[in-house]
Amino acid sequence: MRKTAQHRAVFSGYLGAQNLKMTRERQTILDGIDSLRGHFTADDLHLAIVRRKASVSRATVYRALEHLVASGIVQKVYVSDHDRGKALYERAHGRAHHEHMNCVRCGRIVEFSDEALERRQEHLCRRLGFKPIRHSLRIEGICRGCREER
Amino acid sequence: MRKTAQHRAVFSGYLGAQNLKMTRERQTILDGIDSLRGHFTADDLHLAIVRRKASVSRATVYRALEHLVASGIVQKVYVSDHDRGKALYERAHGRAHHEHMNCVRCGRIVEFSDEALERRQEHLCRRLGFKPIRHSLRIEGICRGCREER
DNA sequence: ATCGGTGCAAACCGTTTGCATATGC
DNA sequence: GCATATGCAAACGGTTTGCACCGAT
Repeated sequence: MRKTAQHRAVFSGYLGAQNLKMTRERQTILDGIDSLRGHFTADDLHLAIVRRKASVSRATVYRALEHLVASGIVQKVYVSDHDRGKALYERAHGRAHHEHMNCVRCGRIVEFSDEALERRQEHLCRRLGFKPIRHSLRIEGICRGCREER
Repeated sequence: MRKTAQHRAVFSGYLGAQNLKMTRERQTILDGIDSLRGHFTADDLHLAIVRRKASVSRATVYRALEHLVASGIVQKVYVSDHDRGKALYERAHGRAHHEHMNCVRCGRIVEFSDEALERRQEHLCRRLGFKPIRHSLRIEGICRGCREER
């Protein structure tokens, strides 16, 4: 099953369960998301859609993004203030969980994940009686490339 | 030395080094910060100042906040979308580093810190050639209180 | 005296929303 | 057919900024 089709199935399922409708616009937005790599803003998404000669209003993109987050297809991501004021998203469905390192010099984002880190967090949550749902770790610093430059 | 005086010294030092001036307004804002507990928005701070019968414009508060972050006296904090759209700050100078758990039910924020977690992050950074400057971990979930309620 | 700081009000800009119309189911 | 979606443009709201005046060094 292709990734696009997977997303469509997940989203349709979510929409149906909420008595919401799978419209042409929502399909278009879903396709737009599949055409993007890495992190994107609502406007990046809108632009990608327009470039593909499809047509959906910004308002609809914003409204769809809400449902896309709720359905787990995309997630908001909190990396740096580089894109000041704009919310950043990334695909989530079908991707492994990961954290972000963010280079404050060049803005590059390095994704990583670590079992031990996850386990330790779970341990800490258990100890504090906190039931974790999701988490995000952001490390800001200087990436390898920028360090070697000097 | 009292906490307030410490902040003043740090801020003055920072300002001087940048050829900036320590004004009455900046003193007032510093005092306002010392009067606050926990996380606050720019407006919380402005309100706290006004309540103390001092007077500084919002614009000046925003402008000062920039320098306060740069000087390490306060830091931006990324917890939940509860305060949608507003930036959150917390005192940083003189406080131990910590992470946040955020209850999605009641909004409560639990602060914690863990040596092992820090070490593991450093290890991962080293492995990836990334030089860490700062980091923040946010865990969203259900806090003990909310779990026991049901 | 000079350069930065402040207050005010307007501008900014990402996001949200009211409303009239259109469309899944 | 009815409830939900969409597009448009206006509203929102936190933050930033231009400008004229003020004040620290």
